[in-house]
Amino acid sequence: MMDASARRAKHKEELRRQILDGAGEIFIHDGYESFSLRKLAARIGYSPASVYLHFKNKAELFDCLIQEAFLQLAKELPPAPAAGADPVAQLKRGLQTYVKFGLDNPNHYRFAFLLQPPRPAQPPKPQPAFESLRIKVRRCVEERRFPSKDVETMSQALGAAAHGVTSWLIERPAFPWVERNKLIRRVIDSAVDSLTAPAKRVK
Amino acid sequence: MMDASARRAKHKEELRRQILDGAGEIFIHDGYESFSLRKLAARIGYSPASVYLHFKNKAELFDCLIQEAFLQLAKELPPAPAAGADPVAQLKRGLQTYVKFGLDNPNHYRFAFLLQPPRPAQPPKPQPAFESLRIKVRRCVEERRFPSKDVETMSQALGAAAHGVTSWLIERPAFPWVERNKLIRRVIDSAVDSLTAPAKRVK
Amino acid sequence: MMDASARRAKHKEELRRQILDGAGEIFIHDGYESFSLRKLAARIGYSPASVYLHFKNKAELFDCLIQEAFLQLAKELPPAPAAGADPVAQLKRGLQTYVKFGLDNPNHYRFAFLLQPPRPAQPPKPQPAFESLRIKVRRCVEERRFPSKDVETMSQALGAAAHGVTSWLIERPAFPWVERNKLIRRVIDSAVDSLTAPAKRVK
Amino acid sequence: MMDASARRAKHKEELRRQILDGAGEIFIHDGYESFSLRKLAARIGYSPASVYLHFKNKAELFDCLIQEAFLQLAKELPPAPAAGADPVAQLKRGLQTYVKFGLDNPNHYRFAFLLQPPRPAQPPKPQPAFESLRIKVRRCVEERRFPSKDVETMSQALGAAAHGVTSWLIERPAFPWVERNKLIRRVIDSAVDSLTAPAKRVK
DNA sequence: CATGAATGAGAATTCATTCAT
DNA sequence: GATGAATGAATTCTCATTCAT
Repeated sequence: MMDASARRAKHKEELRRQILDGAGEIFIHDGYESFSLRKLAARIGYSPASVYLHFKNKAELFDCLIQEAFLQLAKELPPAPAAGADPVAQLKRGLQTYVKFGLDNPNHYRFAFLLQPPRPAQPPKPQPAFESLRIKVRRCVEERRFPSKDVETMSQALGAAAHGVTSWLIERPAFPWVERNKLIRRVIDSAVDSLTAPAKRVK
Repeated sequence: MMDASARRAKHKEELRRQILDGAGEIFIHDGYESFSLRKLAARIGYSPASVYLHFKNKAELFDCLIQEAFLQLAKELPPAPAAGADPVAQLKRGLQTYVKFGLDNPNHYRFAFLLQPPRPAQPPKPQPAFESLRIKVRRCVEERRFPSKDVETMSQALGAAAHGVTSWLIERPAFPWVERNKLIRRVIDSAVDSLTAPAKRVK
Repeated sequence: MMDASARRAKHKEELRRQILDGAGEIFIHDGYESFSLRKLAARIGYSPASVYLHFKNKAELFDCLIQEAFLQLAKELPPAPAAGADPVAQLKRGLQTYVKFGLDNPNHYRFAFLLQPPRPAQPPKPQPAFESLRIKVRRCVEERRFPSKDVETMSQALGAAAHGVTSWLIERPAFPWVERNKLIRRVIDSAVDSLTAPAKRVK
Repeated sequence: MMDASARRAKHKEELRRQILDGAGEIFIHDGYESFSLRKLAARIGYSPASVYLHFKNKAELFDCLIQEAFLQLAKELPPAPAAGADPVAQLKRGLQTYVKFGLDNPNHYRFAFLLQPPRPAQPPKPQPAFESLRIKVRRCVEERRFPSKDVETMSQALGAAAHGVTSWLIERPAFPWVERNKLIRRVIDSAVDSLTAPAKRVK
C-alpha cells in the first residue's frame, strides 16, 4: 500500500503539533522572553535545526501560534446566537465562554491577547471574538433590553471587563482569589446587568 | 565636615535615579525584550560595569523598577478616604485614579501588573493598591450601600474590571477604541453601580 | 533490448549536466561564496540528497567544474597551429582567444584561474592552455622571429599579461575601462611585439 | 605616572594588529571563504567576542584590511616622480615597485586587488595606485617618449600586465615559474618598451 | 532512482557579568 | 568610584551530509 507517504505526512503533522505545544509550554513555564528555539528543540527531543523543517524561522512559528489561538477561540465561541432566546442571557453566556476559554487555554489566550511580540509587520489581526461580542450586544439593543444604544462603547466595556478577569486569573495564579466561578459571575453580571438599568450618576 | 561623604551619597543617589529612569525609557522606546544593560549604560553615559556598583544584577534592577512602580501607584491613590464623603463616589474615584495612573505611566503599569519577568525568587509583592480598594469597598458595605457583604469578591471583581480596561488600552493602542474617558467611565460605573442594586438573576 | 539501461544512463548524464550548469549559474548570479548545495538543488528542482548520487561531495563537484573549465578552454583554443601561417600572428590570435574565452565564460575562468578553493588535495592540474602557448612561442623562436631563445620566460610573460587583462576586466567590471578590444589588443600587441625587437635596456 | 592608560592604549593597538594580521594569515592559508571570526579568535588566542571590542563586525574588519592594503601600497610607491629623470625609467621603476609590493605583501595585495568580497555597498574605492601610474605615463607622453598619446589606454594596458604577473605569482605558487625577477623584468620591459616604438600591425 | 527527515557542526552576533587597574 | 578588557554562554540560523524508506 502507499501508506508510506501517508505515515510520513502524519508523522510530520504530529511533530508540528509537538513543536507548537512545546513552544506554548515553554512560554508558560519560562516566560516569553526566555523562549528560544534551542530550548524548544531540547524539550521536544529534536535538534534545533529540525524546527526549521517545519517553520521558516522564529517569527513564523510565532505567527502560527497566534493564528492557532484565534482559531481555537473562534471554534469555542457559540457561533450563531439562537433567534428566540433571551439576548441578555446569550450575551452573558458568550462572555462566560470567552473567559472560560482563556482559563482553559491560558497559553492560547496569552498569545492572542497578552503577549506583545516584537514582530514589526504583523498582519492587521482580525478580532472575530470581538465582533461576536458586538453582535450579541447589538441584539440586546435591538430588543430594547439596554436603554443605551451605544453598541460600541458597551461592547468595549464588556470586553474589557471580561479581559480583566481572564488575564488577571491567568497571570497572577498566586493571588488569593475567591472562588473562580463566583468571581467570574460577579464580574460579568455586574458588567451586563448595569447596562439593563438606566445609568445612575453618583458623580 | 561630612560634606565630602554627603556629596558622594547624593551623587550615588542621582546616578541610581539616572539608571532607573534610563531603564524605563528604554522599555518604552525599545520594548521590554530588547532591553539590555549595555544599552542602558550607553544611554546614561556610563560603562556597563558601573551599573553593578548600584545593582547586584539585572534581576535586582528589575525588582527595583517594579517596587518603584508600586510606590508610585501608592502615592497616586487617594490615601485615606475622607470620613464623611459618599463612599461609593470615593470608590469610583479610586478606581478612576488607578486606571488613570496606568495610562499615564504605562511602563510602570506594565512592570507592576503585566510583565511576568523571569525572576526566579521574587518576594511575594505586597498589593497596597488592592488593599486600598478593599478598604473602600468595605466602607460601602459598612454604610449599607451594597446589599452584598462579600467584600473580597466585590473588590476582586472591581479590580479585575479596572485592570481590564487599563491593560487593554495600554497593550492594544492600535484598536479603534471609543473615546477613552467614556469607556473608562462606562466600565467603572457598570462595575460599581450594579453592586448597589439587588443582584438580578437572568441565568 | 538494452533500451532501458541506455535511457537510464542518458538521464543520468543529463542530470549531471543540469547540476553542473546550475552550479555555474549560481556562481554567476549569487557569487562564489554564497553557493550552497541546497540552493543548487532548489534551482534544478531536485532534492539536496540527489546531488550526492552524482557527486561524492561538494569538493568533487568543484573539481568537476574546474575540470570542465579547462576542457572548455582547450576546446576553444586553436588546436594545431597551421604549418605555413605566420607564427607571430598565430601567437597573438591564441592569446586573443584565451582572453576572449575568459570574458565570455567568466565563471569558467574564475574556476580555472582565479579561485583558490579550499580543496585540500587537488590533483596537480594540468595546464593545457599554457602548453598550447609554449608551443606557439616555440614556433616563433624556431622561425627566428624572436631574438631571444628563452621560450619559457617569454611564454610565462605573455601568459601573465593575458591573464592580467582578463582577470582585471572580469573582477573589476565597475572600473572605467577604455574600450575592451582596444585594451586587449594593446596588451597583447605590446607583449608580443616587444619580443620581436632586440631588448632595450633603459635600466 | 599616568602610563597606565598609555600602556592600555598600546596593548589595544597591538591587539588590533594581531587581529588584522591573523585575519590576513587565515585568508592566505585557509582561503577567503573559510574565514570566520571564530577561527580568527582561536588563532590569536582570544575569545570571539573580543574581536568585537575592536571591530563592529566582520564587514568593518574587512574594510579595514582593504584600507590598510591601499595605504601600505600608497606608502610604497615612489610618490613624486623626480623632475629631470628619465620618465620611461621612472615608469618602469613604478611598475616594478607595484609588483614587488604585491609579492612582498601578498595578503595586502589580495585584499586590494583580488578578493571580491560580497559587501553590497562598499564606498567607491579610490585607486591611488592607478592614478600614480597614469601620471608617470602622462609624463612619458609629454616628453615625447611614446608615439601614442592615449594615456588612458596605455596606463590600463601597463596596469593589466603588471597585475597579471603579480597575481599569478601570488596565486599559483606551485607553478614552475622561471626566476621571478627575470619574469617580472620581462613583462614590464615588454609592456613599456613596445610603447616607445611605432606600433606594428602584424594582425 | 529519488527524497524527506534529521542532525552535528559551525556561522555571526549579543549579552550579563567579572576583575584588574 | 569608575571602567576597559575580556569572556562564557547564549541567541538565530545555514549548511553539508547521511540514511531509511
